Amino acid sequence: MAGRPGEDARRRLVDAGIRLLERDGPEALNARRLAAEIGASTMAVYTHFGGMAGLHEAIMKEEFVRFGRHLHAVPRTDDPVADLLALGLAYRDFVLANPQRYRFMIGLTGPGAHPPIGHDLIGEGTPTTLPEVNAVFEQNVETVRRVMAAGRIRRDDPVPVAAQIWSMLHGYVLLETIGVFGRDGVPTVLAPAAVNLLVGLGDRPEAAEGSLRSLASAAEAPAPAPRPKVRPGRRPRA
Amino acid sequence: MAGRPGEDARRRLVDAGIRLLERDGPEALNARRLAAEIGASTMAVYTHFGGMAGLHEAIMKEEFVRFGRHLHAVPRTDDPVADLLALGLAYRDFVLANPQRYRFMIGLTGPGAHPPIGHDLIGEGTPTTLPEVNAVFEQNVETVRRVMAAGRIRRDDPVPVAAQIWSMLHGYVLLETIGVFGRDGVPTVLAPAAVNLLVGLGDRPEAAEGSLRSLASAAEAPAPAPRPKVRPGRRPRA
DNA sequence: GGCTGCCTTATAACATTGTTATGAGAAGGT
DNA sequence: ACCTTCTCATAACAATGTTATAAGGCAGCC
Repeated sequence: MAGRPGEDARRRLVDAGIRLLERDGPEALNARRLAAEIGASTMAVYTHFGGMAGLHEAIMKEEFVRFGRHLHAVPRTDDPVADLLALGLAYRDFVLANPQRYRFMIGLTGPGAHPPIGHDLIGEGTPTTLPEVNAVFEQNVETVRRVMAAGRIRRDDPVPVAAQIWSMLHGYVLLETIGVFGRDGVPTVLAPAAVNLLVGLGDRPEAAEGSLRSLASAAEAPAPAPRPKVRPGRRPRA
Repeated sequence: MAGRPGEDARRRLVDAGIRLLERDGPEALNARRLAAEIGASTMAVYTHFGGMAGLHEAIMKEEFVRFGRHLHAVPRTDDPVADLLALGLAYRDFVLANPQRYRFMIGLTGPGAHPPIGHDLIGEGTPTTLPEVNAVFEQNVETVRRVMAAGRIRRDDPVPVAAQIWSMLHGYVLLETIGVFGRDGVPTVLAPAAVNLLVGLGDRPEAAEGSLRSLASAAEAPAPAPRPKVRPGRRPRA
C-alpha cells in the first residue's frame, strides 16, 4: 500500500504492528493481518524477522522507545522529588492509556509471550540486554540521583533505590489495570505508597508531602503558576 | 484413565490442568492435551466449561486456592512485622518456584489472557469478585491489621496499606522473574524496599530492621531457636 | 418394563494462525 | 551475460479452538 515496494518492509511491518497493537490490541498482531496491512504476504515476516516472535520483539522495542519519549517529555524542575512523582504519574498514565500494550511490552499478554525483557539489570553495572528498556529505567535512576544530590534522601547506590520505586510502580499499574483499586487508586494507594517509600528512604514526611502537593496543584493548573519550590530542609535522617 | 467414567470430569480436567501447568507451562493447557490427559474428547471442555477460557479461569481459581494455602502455612508469631515480611518472602518463593504459573494466574501469559481477576477491591468494602483471590489478599490485610494493633505503624484503614505492600511485592516478583535484578534481588531491592515502606508507614527504622534480621536468622536456623522478639518500642511517629 | 428428556460425549469437520517448502523475480557484482 | 543473493508470492502443513451432529447413558415417571 504505502511506501515503495522494494523498500523497508521491516520498518513498515513494525509501524503497522504498533498501529494495530495500539488500536486493536495484541490479538491483532498475527502474521496474515500484519502482512495484509503492508500489502505483502506472510513470508515478509519470516525473511525479515525469522518469525512472529522476532517481529513481536521488534514491536516491543519500538514501544519502549516511545515509552521513553513519553517519560522524557515530563518537565524537570528544581524539586527532584516532585519530578520523581511526576515521572511516576506519567508512567501510570502511559500504562492506563493502553493496558494491553503495556502487558505486551513486558512480554506477557497476547499471542505467546516474547522472550524476557532483560537480565542482570542490577547485577553487573547498570545496563540490561535491551537498551530500549534500559533507557526507560535510566530516567528513573537519574532522577533518584538528583534526589540524593539535593539531600532529600540518603546517599546510596541509586540503582537499587530506583529498582524499589520501579517495583512499586510496576506492581501498582498492573494491579490497577485489572481493576483491583477501583477508581481512587492514585490517591488511596499510589500516592501514599510513594510518600511512604520516600520517607523510608530518608525524606522528611512534610517535605515529601509538600512535593506531592506541589505536583497535584501543578496538575490542576496546567501551564501557569511556577510550582512553589519545596525547600529541602536539612539532611535526611540517619 | 483414572477415576470412574461418568464421574466429575470437571474436577479431573482442572486437576490435569494444574498438573500440566506446573510441569509443562501454560502452553500445555490446550484442549486436546487436557482431554487426552483425562481420557476424553475435547467436547468435555465445552460441556463443562463452555470453552478453554472457562477452563483457564477454573484452573486459575484453583491455583489461587493453593497459593492461599501456601501463604497460610507461614507461621504467625508475636512479631507481626516479621510475619508480614515472612509472608512476603513466601509470596516471592511461590512465584519464583514457577514464574509461568504466577503469570498465568494473574491473567497474562499463556494461550490468551483470561478475564481480569477482579474489580473494586478497594472501592466498595473489601471483597473482589473472585473470593479465591481475595482470600490471598486478606492474609495480607489481616497481618497489616495486627501490625497496627501492635502499634508498629500508624493506625489507618488497613486495606489501602495492604494494597501498597501488595503492589510492591507484585511488581518486584514480576521484575525478578524476568531477570532484571540478577541474583541478589532480595537483599538489594526487596528487603530494603520493605523496610523503607514500613518506616514510611510509621515503624521505627531500628524496629523494622530488627524484624527483618530476626526473620533472616530464623531462615538460617529453620526449626529451632524461637525468634528473638523485637519489642515494639513506643508509638509510631505522628 | 419401557418411554421420555436431559446431560454427556465421541466423531468429524471448519476457521484461524504460525510455519515451511518451493520457485519466481529483482538487484547487484564480476 | 551469468551468477549469487535477497525478497517475496503461492501453496501446503500442523496445531489449536470451536461447533455441528449424532449416539450413549442415566433419572424420573407411567
